[in-house]
Amino acid sequence: MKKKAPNKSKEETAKEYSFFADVFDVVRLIPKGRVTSYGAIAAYLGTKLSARMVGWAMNASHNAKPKLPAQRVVNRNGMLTGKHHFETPTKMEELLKKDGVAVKNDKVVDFKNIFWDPAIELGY
DNA sequence: GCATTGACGAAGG
DNA sequence: CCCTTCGCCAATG
Repeated sequence: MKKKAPNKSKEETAKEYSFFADVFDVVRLIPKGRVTSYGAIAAYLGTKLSARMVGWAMNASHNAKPKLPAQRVVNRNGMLTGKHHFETPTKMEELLKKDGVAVKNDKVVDFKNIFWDPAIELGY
């Protein structure tokens, strides 16, 4: 595997690429009824200085199968900033409500109460 | 190869 | 207290 694998379509089956794989794994570990933030995941991965990269990774989540519960990942305000990236802008809220998470005005109700920090829950 | 953007976050005015 | 700016890192144009 150290060789250069002459793969023409490198991104065809690119399921692994450090950051994305890690982010996907953490997101999938988010318990139902809980939510986390990009910064929390970033911090857990050690890239807390770049919470944006987590968001970028989520963008690749469209290639992930099955689709990860990205609805459980919101910004540090608890706001559903990524709802516009879903199949439908309302899908995120619906999914969250199905998880038992109340959403009000595009924000997670009692966000800090149901906040799930991987660095803590997983035992940093 | 440089400039812009992006699902964030914290700090400064 | 609200809004603006900077920082971070990677991908895309």
